[in-house]
Amino acid sequence: MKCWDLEPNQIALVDVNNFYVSSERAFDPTIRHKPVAVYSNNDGCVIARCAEVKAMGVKMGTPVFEVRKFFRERGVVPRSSNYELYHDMSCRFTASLEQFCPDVEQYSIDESFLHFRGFGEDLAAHCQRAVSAVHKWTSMPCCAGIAPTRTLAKACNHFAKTLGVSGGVLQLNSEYHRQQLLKQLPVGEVWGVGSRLAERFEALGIETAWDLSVSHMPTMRKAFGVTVERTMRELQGTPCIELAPLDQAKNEIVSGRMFGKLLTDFDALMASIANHVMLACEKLAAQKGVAGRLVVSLQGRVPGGEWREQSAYTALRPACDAPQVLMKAARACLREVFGCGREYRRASVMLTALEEASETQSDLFDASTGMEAGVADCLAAINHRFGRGKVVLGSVKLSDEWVMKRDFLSPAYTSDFSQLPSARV
DNA sequence: TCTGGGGTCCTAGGACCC
DNA sequence: TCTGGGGTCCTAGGACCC
Repeated sequence: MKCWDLEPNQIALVDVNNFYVSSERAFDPTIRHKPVAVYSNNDGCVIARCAEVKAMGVKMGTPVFEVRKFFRERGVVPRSSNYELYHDMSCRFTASLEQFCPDVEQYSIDESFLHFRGFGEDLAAHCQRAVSAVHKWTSMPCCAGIAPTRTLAKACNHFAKTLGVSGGVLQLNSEYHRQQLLKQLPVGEVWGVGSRLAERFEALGIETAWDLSVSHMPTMRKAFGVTVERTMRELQGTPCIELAPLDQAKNEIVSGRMFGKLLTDFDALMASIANHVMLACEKLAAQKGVAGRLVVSLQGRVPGGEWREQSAYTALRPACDAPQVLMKAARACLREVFGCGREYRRASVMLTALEEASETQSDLFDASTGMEAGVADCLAAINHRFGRGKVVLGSVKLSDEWVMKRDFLSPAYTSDFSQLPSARV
């Protein structure tokens, strides 16, 4: 039997409660005691809810049109996603945690794993101090779960939140405790088990995390693959899931979005795609990479009325990062998939076959002069300073028809001087 | 006319996460 | 009528090689 509090390596998962809602409330005291829901891009569906709205039974991903009237009646305050604000709040959150642990592994915009090796004192008390510091410094409430594996830490965090544990911290402290927790955790709540797997598990009589952890490993491995085996081992207390560092170069870069309204015009589609090419180029430049392939996808309505995605790609030889070249490739792809008179609702640009710029083989017959090199940096710098889309390549017609709908957007409190919150005494 | 087996690489698709 | 976006990992299957 393991004695959990003597485990030399402990992992704490700290995450912000209802992160998007908490970010919105941080700078707007008028909604601090009101029910709040945050919408996805284009105000399409509900992606974040405060506790009150959750209690009303509104599920994650509910289409906005289904709840609009209900929200009005119940006084729920809607907000469009404000990613500039959330990104900034996320940085503040992580910076706060770094005051309490030298090894913070950011996992998503609102959660981080904190690694403690051979921590001598009372770790739960230490994490409670971190939780209250985050609240004090960012005004956002958060919770922590502590255990020897990431999956168990996630489970503890779940209970810290749902049981309203005092101090917001729950540490796994004995084998008996592990069993009790896992028996109360529905299998679908386990980190790594989504709705599909949960359904298949339940058909086999596996209903709780405990059931999963004591299932026959070789059988499960054969039926569900190595990912499920890892999850099982983690539930049993053996760490075996590693995360790729956040700053590691990506294997693929995607920029895509639904339009604010349906588009049928080639130039309007190209304007949206040009925007995605520029965003993708910025990400590519940030990791000093070059792309070997560019894929353009359009989601359009087919005669039956259904939405279907069509893609075309261009191979880039040699692999490159020049916006002009990528833009030309994207235009060629768009010509290939574009159908006259068809309605489109979404476009995306994907860069794949990425390589490090410094390791790229150059083309013996490459006639380029090296002039492209500076263009990407220059465009990125101008757009960074004056706002997205202020400068585009000459071949693209300006159009903002594709711009997304954000009817309930809060101000850029933290990233634009003209929108700083004001206070009267 | 008969025609193996193992390895690698690539791609598409599925499932998951937030 | 109206349902997000960006990423990861794994697997299966096909093409190709010797």
